[in-house]
Amino acid sequence: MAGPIRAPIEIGLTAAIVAIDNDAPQILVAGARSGEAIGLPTGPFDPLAHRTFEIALRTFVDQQTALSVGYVEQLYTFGDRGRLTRAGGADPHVVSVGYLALTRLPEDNKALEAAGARFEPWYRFFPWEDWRGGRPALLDAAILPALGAWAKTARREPGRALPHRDRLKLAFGSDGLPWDEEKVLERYELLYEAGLIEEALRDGREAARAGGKLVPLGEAMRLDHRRILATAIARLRAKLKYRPVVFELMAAEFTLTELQHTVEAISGRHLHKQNFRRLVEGTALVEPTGEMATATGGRPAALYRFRREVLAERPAPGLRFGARY
Amino acid sequence: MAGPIRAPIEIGLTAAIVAIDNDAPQILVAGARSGEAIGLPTGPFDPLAHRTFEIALRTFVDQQTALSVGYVEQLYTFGDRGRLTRAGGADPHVVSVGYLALTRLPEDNKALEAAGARFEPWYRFFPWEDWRGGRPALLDAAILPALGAWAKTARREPGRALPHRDRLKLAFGSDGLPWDEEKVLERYELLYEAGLIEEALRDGREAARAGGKLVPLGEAMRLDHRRILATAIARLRAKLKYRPVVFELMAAEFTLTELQHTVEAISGRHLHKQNFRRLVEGTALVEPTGEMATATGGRPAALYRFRREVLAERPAPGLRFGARY
DNA sequence: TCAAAAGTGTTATCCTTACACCCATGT
DNA sequence: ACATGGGTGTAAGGATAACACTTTTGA
Repeated sequence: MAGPIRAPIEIGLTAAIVAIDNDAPQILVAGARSGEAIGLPTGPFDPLAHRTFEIALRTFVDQQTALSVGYVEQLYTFGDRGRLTRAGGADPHVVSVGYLALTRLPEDNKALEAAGARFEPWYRFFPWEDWRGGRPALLDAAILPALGAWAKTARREPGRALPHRDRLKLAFGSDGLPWDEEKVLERYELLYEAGLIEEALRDGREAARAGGKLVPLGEAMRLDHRRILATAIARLRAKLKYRPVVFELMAAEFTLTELQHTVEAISGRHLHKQNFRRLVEGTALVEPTGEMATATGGRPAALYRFRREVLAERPAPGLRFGARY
Repeated sequence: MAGPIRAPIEIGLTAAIVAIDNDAPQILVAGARSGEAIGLPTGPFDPLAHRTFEIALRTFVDQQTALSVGYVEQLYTFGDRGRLTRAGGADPHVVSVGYLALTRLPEDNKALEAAGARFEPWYRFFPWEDWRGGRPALLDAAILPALGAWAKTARREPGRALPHRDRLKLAFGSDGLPWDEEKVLERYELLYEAGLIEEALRDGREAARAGGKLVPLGEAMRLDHRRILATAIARLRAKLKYRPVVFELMAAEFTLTELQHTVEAISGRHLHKQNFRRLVEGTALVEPTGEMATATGGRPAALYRFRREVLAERPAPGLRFGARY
């Protein structure tokens, strides 16, 4: 059973901890003290100290950030060599298990700051994912031309079902295909493979310099943390539609417009007001508290609260907002 | 960066390799030479030998079974202590990364047998998941009474959103709720927690002996392999509906009835013939070859092939068969 | 009185579900 | 001829997408 000698392995638990600040989805970043790149909070997994991954994760997040996360979900386990270890490094191989966690912004940031952590708007890392103000200019100005040029020149990888050109079409919705806000990871991976983002160059890929200077595409992160964040955003955007996870991000009482803005912030899309209201009320996910919100520049809005009971009543209670609106 | 001494960790890649034999979904099992329990094929991950998990997985599957798997997808990473190591064992802690792989049955089984592996119908391990012949009698005869008794007596676990009673209702569809064929893992976990299956007793849980003798509920597997298989079935059942993965299990040419039987075998449900045909043709997933199948006891059926092009044409081409039919 | 946001009502369209029926082959 | 499975048409109901309009506040 002993087998040959293998490289030592460490398991790192990496958390994408999400909160909402009005209209901006926020992600907790850590270790940005000196000039080094920003990263997600990470902790090692020690099987002797913790019975399960999730317990270990909750413990180290609590210790490092004094945040209490509610919803926690495993995303994916990343083991690629080259994306984690620096080139030539002979350190123990680190496998990172990515997690998505949802929480609310803390009252004050002292505990966070003491731990060297803070919340950052997630669209700083993915500016092309925010379509609330219309189609991001960055797409046509920089991303699509560069990716298009790469798709023409780069040779097709073996084992891939589709050629670059088609993957691009599906992920970014050109040629009449719709933009699918859930394909966050596919888009990031294409940009990585094309050598258009900092992480790819750092990992030793060739810089793509097709037709002009290299525009930085979003802020980079340490190791493969931006990939984990992309996975987290994609999963959260998908999950919204079939599980009532938004409410983990909301205050106990909220207006329907606040709820809509939160959903829009996460999905990066504009939603149709009237239909959204009908949708929410139709699912029986919320109930009015009877109170009114002191208006923020208009007619006062009715306050609602999440009906926890639906969890036991309905099989799949999400906000199934559709493709168009 | 050195930190305290931690227990050594090994990463095991565990594969749920699925194929279809007429109407029976089959799972590849290994290591059933002596009288010991059946298990899924597993290989250790050595970061020095393989660049990614998936490459490592394909390599060891190829070596151990001489099977070429097509579609491969990571499922989940299981790290629970107690489900993997034998009680009191001080061996290196094993974390298992579960994978789902799809393939076709090999022409002859010599290579498989030489490796001590073979295909087994997966409903031997989950008899309550096959509803094609109507509601399985096992549910009302053994499972639901025992689970109901457990839900009454067992104390609620902290950190759980729902009490046992409601989890049971949702997972098994009592009280007018529909049976959801995708909740395979939830059902397995409830049976495990209730101490109704062999694995739970082996891990040191108390046997539940409410109201009669303990009926064995499906065949047990080594370690936590039945949990990984439950995850694989659940994922495959869900994925059928939004990705064209069935075709990885089909021959190059097939009749629509064969396709329907395959979908039914996986989902464990009976589907409505006419609507299924319309559904399939509507998605443009298949095209007629022009050939006819030599009839198997009735009118000859038209043969179809999978249109690979749809992958590049449509965003989400699955077989979205609905809730009822 | 006007801007801004909350909230209501109604219609056209498409997809899902369900049912009824006809067709081609082997025995 | 009849049993068996293959294959087609079409109507009812519900969900979605889109439209236009009224109400209540603060400045």
